[in-house]
Amino acid sequence: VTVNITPRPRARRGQGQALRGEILAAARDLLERTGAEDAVSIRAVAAEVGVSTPSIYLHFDDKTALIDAVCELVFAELDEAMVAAAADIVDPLESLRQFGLGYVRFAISHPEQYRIVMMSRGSHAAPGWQEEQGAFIHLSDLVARCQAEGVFDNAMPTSRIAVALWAAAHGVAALCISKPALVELVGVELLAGDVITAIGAGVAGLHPGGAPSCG
Amino acid sequence: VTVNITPRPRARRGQGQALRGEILAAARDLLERTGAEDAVSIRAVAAEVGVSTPSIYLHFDDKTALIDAVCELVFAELDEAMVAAAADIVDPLESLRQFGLGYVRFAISHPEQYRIVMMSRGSHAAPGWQEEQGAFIHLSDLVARCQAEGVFDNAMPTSRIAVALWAAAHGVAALCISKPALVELVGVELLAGDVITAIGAGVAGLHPGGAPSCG
DNA sequence: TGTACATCAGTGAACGCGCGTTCACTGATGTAC
DNA sequence: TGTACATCAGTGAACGCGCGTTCACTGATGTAC
Repeated sequence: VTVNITPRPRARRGQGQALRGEILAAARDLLERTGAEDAVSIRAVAAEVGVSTPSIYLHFDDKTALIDAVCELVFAELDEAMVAAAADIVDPLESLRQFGLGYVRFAISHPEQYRIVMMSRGSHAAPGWQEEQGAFIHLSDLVARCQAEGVFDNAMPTSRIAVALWAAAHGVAALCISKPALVELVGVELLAGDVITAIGAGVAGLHPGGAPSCG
Repeated sequence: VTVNITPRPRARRGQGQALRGEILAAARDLLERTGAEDAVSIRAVAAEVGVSTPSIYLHFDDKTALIDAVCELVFAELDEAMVAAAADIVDPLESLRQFGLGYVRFAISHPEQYRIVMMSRGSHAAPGWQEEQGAFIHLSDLVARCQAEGVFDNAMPTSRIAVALWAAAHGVAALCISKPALVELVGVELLAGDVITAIGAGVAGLHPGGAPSCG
């Protein structure tokens, strides 16, 4: 528990937004530092920022709104990490592989953030998977490239392949977080590599022209 | 809230175990009926059974012990469902497929049970994946059969393949539970079929003798 | 067969806790004149 | 330039709630004699 000797200066007239950003970042950091979703209470976040509890309500309607906003933030960071991992790779299947590995890596290094965004019960961070810009669009683009170059079946809906790939990557990420003992029978890197490679090869093999198949 | 007119009869001398079983089943049912892990509180379980709150402590040390026991129960039920789904199928790869589909089906029809066993933070239901009899052993046996018949690479450790398959199935199950909107872009059955088929084919394709590869 | 007593499954009331949220307020910031 | 006043970001204290857990107890069940 930190005691603030000098009270935090009050924001200028139109500057309420600044505190909003601080609250969001504090919630995300609290999540990371304590490693527990339950630790993100209105009170804890307020204490983290160094502000009184009711102040939070000046910037968020209620707790749900705060958590939703945190999820949006984290989801954007996840997307960013994946896009960076896949950037500048010419081979489309390899690019997809790196995208997936970036996904798993983000999840493992931010387990509680990943948990709240992808594994929690709430309707939090239920982005419009189709319309909105973001992780799913970026994944779909990579899949479409694979289709265009004949690695994946062109006749299959892009979204169908994208969701399958997402599910596989999510399986690795979620298992690493929830059941580390099971994953440690094999090792994280090996497992991630196996699953991502196999699902890519398997999807490619689902049609005659696919890379590792007989066609 | 149910009001019991006739109080529940007290157990005979050595029969304390009976209530223990009732408590466990009540906790599992509460999980299923309310569809929320938080609803499983000591108080709620006691009310469900029709017994006073402190009675729970006669049968379980504390809340953690109760939840652990529920997980053990659910995990056994999951195993049972999978084994039943894969029984009496001669083709080993098809047997594995049905095992995986049974897994996903159980998860989807008991989402909160699955959540608490496979997706919650606690060290709950951290079975000895190797030693203990149970789901992982059964999966490993099927994988070993595939290896013996040349469908999967014999040189690969069985557990390595088994964990990869588990991760893929878990990905489908967990995504269906946490992100139904994403899954509904494709449909549950289609997704489950895609991922399980692709991961099987992909793993088989990882070595020259595998089924759908060029061998 | 009858009675005194030990056992122990189950209870009622209470504890302290942290939570989300509300409310009347304070006091610096900016504006009108 | 000086003063009265409106605005509004942030506060301190309190609310009611359900939680896990503890404690001294009750009273039917079974046993010893």
